[in-house]
Amino acid sequence: MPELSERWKLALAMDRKPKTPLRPQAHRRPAGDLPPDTTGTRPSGKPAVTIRDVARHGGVSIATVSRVINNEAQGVSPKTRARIQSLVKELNYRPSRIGQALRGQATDTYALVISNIQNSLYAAIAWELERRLNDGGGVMLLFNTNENADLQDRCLAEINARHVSGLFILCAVESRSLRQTVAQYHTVFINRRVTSLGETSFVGVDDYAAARDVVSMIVEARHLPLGVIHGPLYSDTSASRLRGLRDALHEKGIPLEAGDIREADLSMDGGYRHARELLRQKTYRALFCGSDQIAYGAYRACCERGLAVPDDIQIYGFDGNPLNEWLAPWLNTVRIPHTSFASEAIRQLASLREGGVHRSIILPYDIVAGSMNGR
Amino acid sequence: MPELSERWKLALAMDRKPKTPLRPQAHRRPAGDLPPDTTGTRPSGKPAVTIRDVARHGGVSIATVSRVINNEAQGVSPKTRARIQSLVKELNYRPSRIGQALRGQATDTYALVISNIQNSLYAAIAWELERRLNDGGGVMLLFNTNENADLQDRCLAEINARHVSGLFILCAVESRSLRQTVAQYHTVFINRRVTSLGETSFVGVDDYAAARDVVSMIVEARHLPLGVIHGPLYSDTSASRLRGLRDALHEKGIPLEAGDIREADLSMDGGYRHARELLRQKTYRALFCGSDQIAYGAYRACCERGLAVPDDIQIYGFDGNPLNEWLAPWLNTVRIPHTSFASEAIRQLASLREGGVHRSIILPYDIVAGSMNGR
DNA sequence: CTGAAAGCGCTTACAG
DNA sequence: CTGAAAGCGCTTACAG
Repeated sequence: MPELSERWKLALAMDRKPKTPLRPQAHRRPAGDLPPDTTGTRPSGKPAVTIRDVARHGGVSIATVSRVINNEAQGVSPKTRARIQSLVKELNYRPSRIGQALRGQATDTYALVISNIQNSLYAAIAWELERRLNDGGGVMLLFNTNENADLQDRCLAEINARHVSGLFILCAVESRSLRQTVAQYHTVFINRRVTSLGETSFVGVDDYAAARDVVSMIVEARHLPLGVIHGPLYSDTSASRLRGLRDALHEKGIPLEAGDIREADLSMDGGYRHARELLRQKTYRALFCGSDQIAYGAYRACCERGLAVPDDIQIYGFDGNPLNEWLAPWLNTVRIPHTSFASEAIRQLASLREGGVHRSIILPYDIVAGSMNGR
Repeated sequence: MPELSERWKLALAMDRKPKTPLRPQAHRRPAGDLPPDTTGTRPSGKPAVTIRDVARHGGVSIATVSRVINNEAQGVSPKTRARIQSLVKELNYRPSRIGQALRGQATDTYALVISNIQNSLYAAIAWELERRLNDGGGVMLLFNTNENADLQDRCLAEINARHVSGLFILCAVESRSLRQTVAQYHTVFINRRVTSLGETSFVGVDDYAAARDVVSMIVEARHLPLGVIHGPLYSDTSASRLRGLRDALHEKGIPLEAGDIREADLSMDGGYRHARELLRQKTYRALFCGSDQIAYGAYRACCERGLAVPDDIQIYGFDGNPLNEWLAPWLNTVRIPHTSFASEAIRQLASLREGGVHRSIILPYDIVAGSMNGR
């Protein structure tokens, strides 16, 4: 033990840290090869300057440096504080999040698990979340499940191995380790709830009511007969939209045959294939699609069949994809407030971190009627 | 010192870790309030089970557990190994990346800095990167710069505070701390190089040649006169595309007046506004756009003016956005191989980590002619 | 084959 | 106001 102290003193005198005898990954490098940092600028992935460096240059203890960088109100004289602060700037010191995390602090690292980043609506929500987290000094880990339970479990496992400060799941699927992860991390579900989980934090719209509104719109405009391509029923969101549609049609006495309804996955290709089938069997005046992505696929099927949208056939989507006004002005849709989704999700996560309770935050939606392409 | 040992022995005997006397964040919780983990399942953000728990239950040292989970070939008897392995499964133990990172190991955490996630081409590349990194057991931190140097610096600062194993920058801008970050972390630039940085790793296409090919296509089809809306010239990619265009037109003796050229930012709105201006002043037969996003905006401007695309006016884009075949079949574009972008970028990063040298990887592109919307 | 120990970069209760 | 020390979860050279 005294020997160590000696080494330390010596090291400090030399203004050098004593090198730990460990040489990580040394086995990967054949003996005789160049040592790892011969160039002096070899990318190391490690912070160049540590709290110890700042302390040494400032002639104070690391405790004092820590107090300064954490802006502790007390415990540091104004003079010392100012000196260390300028030293931090000068040395370009940034405290390692890794060290902080291990010490038990918040990492300000958040995870976003997203079912499909190719959906520009989801990308827009991801972007909003990322921007707002950055504004608050946080960062975002992005995971993509592709609507697959095994992939989602793998994402959750990776999240479990890091200390994240919170978790957003944009369109979760049921998966083995979902329950445990949700119990371990503050979690906010976005746009899709997992009902089997019981009480959770959720941000979304009233999909059931929105679907009913769409039906009213369709019926008033007499866009019948109607074909339906809904999303997968494992998604509570898709299921609610379908229920709203069915109930509203039923109440209005409008029949819907089994052949008029098809279930597609949440993709353009899914919408395309099922629309093609539908259009083959009957002349529809409108297609109700469970999402805008599905609607895009349906659009292509209509075009290929020589049907003009919206003159020959109307397409109804769901989501209010930000792309619509540019590339799909013909689309009727339900605009969900994706910007508010992000801000409310972050607000709810902050509330959870402060001990708040789970809440369902149901935001208002808009019905958007498609235009004739601006002409 | 001996006192500590006593505490440890006692603790081990009780099968409990001795609690550190530190109570992080205790000051945030008013005295008399409930203690943090009264519920027993309060989200903690910390791994539930640590290497120490496994060691204790297995009756071995943490060193042995470490050897097992890292699959060290030697140093553990097969019997012990098997026992610990099943214990790891049983306890659902996952080594903390934080602990590993601090110890100097690779984190398998990669950062992707992206200039605009709303661009579906970039989203597609992000998705490919994420998927491939996940396949290799890695995770991806996502950052969005919005083409802004200050925001990019903030992203780089956050990256600096974590030990990332590598960095991808999809469309970098020049910024103060870029050079230092690139020196510190293995970095691969994608789709846009920063020439001032000297030799770097890069994955992209030959934008100059591609632009020349587009000009040939335009001239052969006699889609003239031509209006040009190029991307911002701080982007080397945009600048190369413009140079290719200018040179090719010049060689073919086709004049291009200053009024026919406009610089837009890389957004649909930018394309829209500039196309509107162009269309006001002359009757163009074609618009050359520096990116597909710009082209989408131009499309809207054409529609609003009552011009049919592609019958009245042709639109030429650049990127091969995956959305095109669904929503913009009228678009002529240069398809960059975004899937290969991801795989080559990862391959190059792996090469750098193994001591490889910087390389420019120039991939082939396709010229895609727009269709008449499938009709 | 196995374990004790050092140390990665931090924060904070405790003692001066 | 300030510092020494403990410890977060790991890995590995070293010693047995």
